[in-house]
Amino acid sequence: MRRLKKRMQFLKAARGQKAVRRGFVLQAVPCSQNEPGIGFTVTKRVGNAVQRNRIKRRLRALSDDLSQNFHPNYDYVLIGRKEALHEPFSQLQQSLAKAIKKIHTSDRSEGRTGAGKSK
RNA sequence: CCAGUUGGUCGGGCAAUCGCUGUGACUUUGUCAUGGAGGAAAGUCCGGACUCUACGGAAACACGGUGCCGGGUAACGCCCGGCGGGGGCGACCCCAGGGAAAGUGCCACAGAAAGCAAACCGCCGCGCGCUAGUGCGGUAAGGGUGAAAGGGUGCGGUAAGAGCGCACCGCAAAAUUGGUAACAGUUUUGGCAAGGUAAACCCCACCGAGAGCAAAACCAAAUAGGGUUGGCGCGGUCUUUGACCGGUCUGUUUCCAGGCUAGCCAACCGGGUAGGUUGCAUGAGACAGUUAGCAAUGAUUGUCCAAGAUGAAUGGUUGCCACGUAUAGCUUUGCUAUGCCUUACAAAAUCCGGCUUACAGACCAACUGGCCUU
Repeated sequence: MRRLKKRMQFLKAARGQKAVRRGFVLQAVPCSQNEPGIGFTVTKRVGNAVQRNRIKRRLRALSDDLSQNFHPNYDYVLIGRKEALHEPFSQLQQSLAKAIKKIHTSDRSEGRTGAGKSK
């Protein structure tokens, strides 16, 4: 797994597909690199430094566990929400797997309809 | 036993499994070993170390800061010990605590008056008047206003009063005693003058360059631009080397001297961006002892090396125990079961010394007051 570090990469991902869940928001955008990339964002609105760090760690552990589910040639960004602090870990795992699935199914269908619309 | 004061310590533990990161080793790209948040890491409010910039020295002025005395310290606006004032029965706590007789300003509302005093109601005397009262003068005891009204209490004194006089208290000055000093005590004298405000200007004493690790140093792509050298070429005239005449630069003018005088190509050089390395973890260091000191702290001996990330590591998940809490049940000093944001406040970012603020709860020591027993 590649880590996203540049501001540009995050801005690009924000314009891509989006899936909102209770504990987090998942964004995804195609990229040229074969290895999937992942970045984390936890804003100051969520809490103080201790809570933000904890959310980031849980999300990182989450993405490490489910690294097989991420598609190659894609960049992902996980935005932490307050509920990620206390939601059970197994539940977070399920919702992340579902969120990835949803993004890629809707992406394919939208690709087809989008192509049709452009014509 | 209850209530309290001060100082200090800790602020979950163990295990399994999957990871992150620093260091070391090696059969060198993976394995092993080992280290990995706090008392406030926080706020960024003071003081330093360190780095760069500026700077000949010194003084003055301006600006900012500090402000009882002595000590500690690398330094401080910090700490310790005293002094003075205030609070508490007490242990103890609190104080932005220099100067208001150098000057200027301000003192809302109320009140007659807010400051080299003045006089609203009063009180007293004299004149006028039958009385009610009124004119002039004296006075500041009483009333009323206010945060504050030109010492306080008592006696004398007086027309009424007043430091007008006296006693005590307060205040000031001088002498003297104790103390390093702040200051305290005593005596004498003075005569009641000197309201508050300096987190108003100000005066006095002392201190003070600026910016900060995104400091700074080094290595160093691509692109653009710069310099040096060489080649071709190079304002005008002469047949080339070159010479002369021009132009321009060396601050200006004259003289002398020297350099450069379109452009293109190649090689080399240095600055510098992305990026990387250092800075950067051995330090005003930690722990234990001895010793000087009332203490802060100093001296000294021994042992030890204890986080170093950079979209930012130090964790995710699970089990057991301890603690706390809520609910329910019971053979109600208590026990059992179940649940919990399984803990409070909060996470290093160059490093130290402080201050301030936040903090569920647990524990230790010394001391104070009260009750009971002996």
